[in-house]
Parts: sequence; C-alpha cells; structure tokens
Amino acid sequence: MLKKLDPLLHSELRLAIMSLLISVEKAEFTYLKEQTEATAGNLSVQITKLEDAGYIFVKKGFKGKIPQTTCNITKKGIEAFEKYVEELKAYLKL
Amino acid sequence: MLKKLDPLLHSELRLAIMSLLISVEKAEFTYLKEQTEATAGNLSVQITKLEDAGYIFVKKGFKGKIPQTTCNITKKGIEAFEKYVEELKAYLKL
DNA sequence: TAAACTAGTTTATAATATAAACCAAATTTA
DNA sequence: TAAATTTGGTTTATATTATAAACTAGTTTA
Repeated sequence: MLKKLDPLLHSELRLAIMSLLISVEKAEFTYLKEQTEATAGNLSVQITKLEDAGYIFVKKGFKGKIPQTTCNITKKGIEAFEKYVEELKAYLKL
Repeated sequence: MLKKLDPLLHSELRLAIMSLLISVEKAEFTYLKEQTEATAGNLSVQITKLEDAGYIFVKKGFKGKIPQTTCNITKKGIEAFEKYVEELKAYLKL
C-alpha cells in the first residue's frame, strides 16, 4: 500500500488549523475560528486532538478580563505536517 | 474558509484508487486490491461510491469462468481529481 | 463430493466529524 | 441595576464515514 497517511492530519479542519499555525508564531482561538469558519465546538474538539497528539501547544490565559486561548505548532507538529505533505505527494504523484 | 475539499476524494482509500486509475487506461478489482492492500469489502464499498458519483466506470464481466470487475476513471473523475489536487495545494501552500 | 479458493457484496460495528446544547463571565441595553 | 446579549469557549449527542466481519456464488483441487 501507499504509505499510510497520518489520520490525525488527514482531516479537513485539523489540516486547516495546522496549515494556519505552520506559518505563524502563534494564533488565537478566535482567529482560527474566523479563518477556518468552523463552529467553536468543532474547533475546540479538533484543537484538543492536536494538543493530545503533541502537535500543538495550547495556552489558556486572559486578554484583559476575557479568556483567551492561544495555540502554536510544536516541533513534533511541524515534523508530522511535513511528513504528511510528503506522503500525500506520493499519493498524488506531485 | 479555505475552499472545501471534495469529501468524496478526501478519503485515503478512495484517493488511492483514483490516483491508481488516473495513470492507467483501466484496472481490475484484484489489481486495485493488491496495490491498495485494502480488504475486498472496503474496496467494494469505496468503488461503489466513486461509481455513484460518476468518477469511475465499473464493468462487470468474466475472465474465463471467473467474475472480473474492471474500473476506469471518467472525464468527470479526472476533473474532480485535478480540482482536488489544486484545492489541497492551497491548503498546504505547495 | 467435500474442502478450499476466487471474486466479490452486504451488513454490522467502530471511528470520526460535526453541530447543538450548554456554561461562565463580561458587556450592553432598557 | 436588572435583564438581555455577547464573548469565548467546553461538553455531549447525533450524523456521517470507514472498516471489517460475515456472507454469496461459483470454481478448482484432492
């Protein structure tokens, strides 16, 4: 079989999150929500999955009095993303 | 949001089937099974989905006395596959 | 002729994605 | 200032999808 694609990344929303995070230092929950147009619930669930896998780091704090969740991609996440891209290229013969 | 990926193609096995079919004139069920290492059941289901979408054409015949299913990608399938690749590139910034 | 094999399909179950419902605190409005 | 609304999320229930197990139909082999 072609190399197995990382199922954690082979999901539309998680892939979108990762591709956003890979090009910035960090991003807020609200920013990710705007960019992906996902519902907050869906976004929350997928962020947790990426966090559990160690692909992103999630920091919960406050902006003034309002809660603020900030995410950034980890080294492991970058590596997984790059590997996924390579595997996908093999699939698509890019 | 980033352009929505065609959910019919954003599936590991269906993507593998399509990427195999795009580079050959036609392929037998057994060949696809060998190449993808999928179970026959899973392959059968996914082939039917691609057929229902009009992405592939499925012909059932016999090789001697043994049933033989042959698949080939359709024009619509080629277009969908190429569109998917472009959308994915946008995701991954390739 | 019974067992094992080929080439699949159907169906039941497991996994995944998604949205709806909910919560707490802050802010706006009547 | 009390009620309604908004913000920033999480939890949970449901819909969708993927997968494997069980099955069908016929063939070959011992």
